[in-house]
Amino acid sequence: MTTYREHLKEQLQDQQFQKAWEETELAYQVARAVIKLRLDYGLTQEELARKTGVPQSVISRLESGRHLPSLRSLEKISKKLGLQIRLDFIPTQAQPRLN
Amino acid sequence: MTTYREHLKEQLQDQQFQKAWEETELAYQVARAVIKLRLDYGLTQEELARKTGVPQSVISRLESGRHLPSLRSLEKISKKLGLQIRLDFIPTQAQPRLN
DNA sequence: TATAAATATAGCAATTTTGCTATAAACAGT
DNA sequence: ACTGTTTATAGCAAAATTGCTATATTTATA
Repeated sequence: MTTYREHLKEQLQDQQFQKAWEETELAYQVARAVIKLRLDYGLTQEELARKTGVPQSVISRLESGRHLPSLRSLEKISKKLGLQIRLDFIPTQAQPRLN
Repeated sequence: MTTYREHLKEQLQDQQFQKAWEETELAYQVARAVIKLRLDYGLTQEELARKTGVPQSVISRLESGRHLPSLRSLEKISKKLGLQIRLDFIPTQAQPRLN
């Protein structure tokens, strides 16, 4: 394979990777937030499911980052724990510490 | 109508109102955030639409709080403006100032 | 009040997420 | 290895959101 084609391929893969990453990035961010939330409360997925009415399969799917959850689901989960969702837009890059 | 029935009715209305409110509350919260975002940038819906690729009709629907937008839509909007979404769970009531 | 600009709404197909039930796979403790 | 517990996956119908085009309504301004 020519160097050119190799380079092209790499670029393509990078782009594909880039795109794939961007598409899953937010899902993972949310996933981590939910996992942290659940663990902070010392709950299993099943327990969180019972407490919030959101089925375990949905919680797992969400925590696995298999797709972007709806705000409705996140709201259901947080409300029953006495929490609310804070959502805002912040400058890119700045990953402010949560604590 | 008896006092009892009146009371029942009021309660029902309260519950219905409560429920309706809770269902739209988050949508309005998000709506306000997007409106603020857009105005901070001094853009019309049409301009924001062009800049982000999210159609004006969708932006209007969202800003009107007609339903809860997907995180994907919010992401599209924010990314093109060099922003990212911050989402976390905070204790209920605490309405922390954004500035 | 006429006109233009901005925003809201309508209706509908396509896409995405949910909710369900069941089961598989991973993990922990003995 | 065996058992129980926890998490991940599958597949599919129902529900919700998007994206589109067109149009109505509201708002601002001359």
